[in-house]
Amino acid sequence: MKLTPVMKDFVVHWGEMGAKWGTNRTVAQLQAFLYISPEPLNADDIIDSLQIARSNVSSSLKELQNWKIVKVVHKFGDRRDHYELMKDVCAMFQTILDERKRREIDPTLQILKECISETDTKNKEDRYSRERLVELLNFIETMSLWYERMRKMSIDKIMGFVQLENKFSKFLKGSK
Amino acid sequence: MKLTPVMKDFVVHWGEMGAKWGTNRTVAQLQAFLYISPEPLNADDIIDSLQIARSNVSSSLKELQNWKIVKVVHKFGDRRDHYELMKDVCAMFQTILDERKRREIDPTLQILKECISETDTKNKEDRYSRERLVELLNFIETMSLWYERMRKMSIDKIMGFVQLENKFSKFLKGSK
DNA sequence: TATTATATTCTGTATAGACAGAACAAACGG
DNA sequence: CCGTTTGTTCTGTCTATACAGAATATAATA
Repeated sequence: MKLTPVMKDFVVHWGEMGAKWGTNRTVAQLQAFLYISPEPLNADDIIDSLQIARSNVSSSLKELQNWKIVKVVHKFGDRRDHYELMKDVCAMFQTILDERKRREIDPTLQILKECISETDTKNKEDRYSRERLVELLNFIETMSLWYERMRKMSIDKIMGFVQLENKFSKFLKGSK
Repeated sequence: MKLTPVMKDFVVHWGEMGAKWGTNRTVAQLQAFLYISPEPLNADDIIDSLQIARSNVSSSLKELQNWKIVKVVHKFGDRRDHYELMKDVCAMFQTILDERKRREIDPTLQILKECISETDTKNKEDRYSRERLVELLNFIETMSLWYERMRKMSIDKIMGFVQLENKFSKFLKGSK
């Protein structure tokens, strides 16, 4: 399977983007390729199209599965594994965010709490640190809570909300 | 200046966190250190406390300045530069998000638009890609718009809104 | 059971990025 | 001016990660 120029562009750019956000290039390229593929792909499709080694395909797919956005499917009469990216863009991003929260934000909150409880209040420096850590904890907790709320809404509701909020902010301005 | 154990914990963890989000460890550590420092710091303070080379301090500070969250200040009678992290946590995160949007999201939108306009509609594969790219573009554009709206709100309003939305979602459930 | 097809894990190499230390540049004080 | 303080840029080394290819495992068919 040969990529069209447009497909290449997209795959390459998405790969670069992924790298900037902390995932590796190949994984992001694979995600992009699966995203624009009408059918689930097998390892050979990917090897041919993206020109990467089988081992790399295998581990990158595993990574995408760890992120819970790719699953294995099968075609009738074909014993090879086929891989399918979560269809709905919105759901996919939500899944990624959920996962990041679980892996990174939640442990950070944990650490912050530990740091705060371990501050030595007799120590002047620590007292200041404590204040600041509490501030940071509050901020991240609020954002987390906010995200939890938001993530229950569908994209349509969010769209609707963007408009609602727009009116609300105009109202606030008017009342000042 | 010697870091207390709590300070070390925080600095180290924040450094690891930064690495996962695409900035380098030292830069993130420096951010953490500046965050809990009551006073603006000079290069020597940082060299002593974080045990890193002068050159590394210099370039890391430059990086933080590029992200627009650190600025140079001066102390009376001291000709060394002192560095100060943006005080308000919320404003700092907003600044970072703004910058990421500007550097990464906006160009991505640009690329997506280009890809879409260059799709060859005679080509079956490209037709499908086009659909999907449009879907992705819409999603990211909506999220961007949403962010633009949100970012005008202060943290207090968002807090308030989290509660408002909570009521709203209960209302929706009730009406089903 | 042997053979082939498929997928995973292991191992060595290559590469990009981080970083220290040196060299350099600029500003200040004597 | 000349030495000293301070900050930046350059250069080489080290390290972590990405990745290819080989080895291995697993499963299917004959």
